[in-house]
Amino acid sequence: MVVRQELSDDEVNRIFRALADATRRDIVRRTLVEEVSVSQLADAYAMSFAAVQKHVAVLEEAKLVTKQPRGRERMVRGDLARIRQAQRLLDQFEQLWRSRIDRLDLVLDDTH
Amino acid sequence: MVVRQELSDDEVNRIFRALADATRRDIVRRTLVEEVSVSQLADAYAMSFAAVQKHVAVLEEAKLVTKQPRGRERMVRGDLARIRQAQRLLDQFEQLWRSRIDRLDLVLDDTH
DNA sequence: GTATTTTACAACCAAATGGTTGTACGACAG
DNA sequence: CTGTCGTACAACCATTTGGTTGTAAAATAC
Repeated sequence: MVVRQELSDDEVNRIFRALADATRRDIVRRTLVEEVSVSQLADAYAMSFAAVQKHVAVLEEAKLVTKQPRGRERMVRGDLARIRQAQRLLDQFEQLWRSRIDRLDLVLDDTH
Repeated sequence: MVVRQELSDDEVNRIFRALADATRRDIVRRTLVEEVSVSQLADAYAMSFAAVQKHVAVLEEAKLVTKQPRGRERMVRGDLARIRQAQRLLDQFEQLWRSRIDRLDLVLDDTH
């Protein structure tokens, strides 16, 4: 079961947008280590419960975390697969850069 | 000359924020391959010159591109080092996740 | 010289973002 | 049954974002 790559621009936007906030990055870190409820997360930050709830929602829309009910709580879990997809996106930039070097080498080394 | 890691939250915010826009990602791709002037970039997109200029400014503040004058033009060049720093940030998430697994293994394998 | 290109930057605008408070409701405890 | 806990969601607000147009100035072209 291979994970389908091919993210839309909009999905990629959401992923990086979600990562562009220190609180949200911290939530990802915590939830990658262990499942945490939204209220547990809320206790960790100097902002309202609703604010934390919104951050979790942004991460959920980016699919960087998933939420599953446990009793009255919602357990949040970080999704490593999505992080890896983001890494692959950055790899593509690197590959592109490498291709430039290859082309330069081609011109310089060419013995026509 | 080692590149100093240790990015502030604000710097990291800027990097991911800058990458959270399809036009800006495209600018990074183009300028990683070759130096491109701001006006050349502007020709590539269905938006005003000023809008493209702003996108370049966002990328520049994130240090994902650098600009250097050449005559009346400003040549934009993608900075691969910054991309790699972003990759390292994502790696840290992965390491964190891995540490969880290690701890789980520790508990399970423990022969006390 | 004058005209054109390329950039810089200000002012403006609508929409999105990141926060707040308040209300409501299901799940659990006493 | 009643009260508390955890969540959902709406309404509101200030700031940021992503776009626009307009004006000005420096570098090049004619």
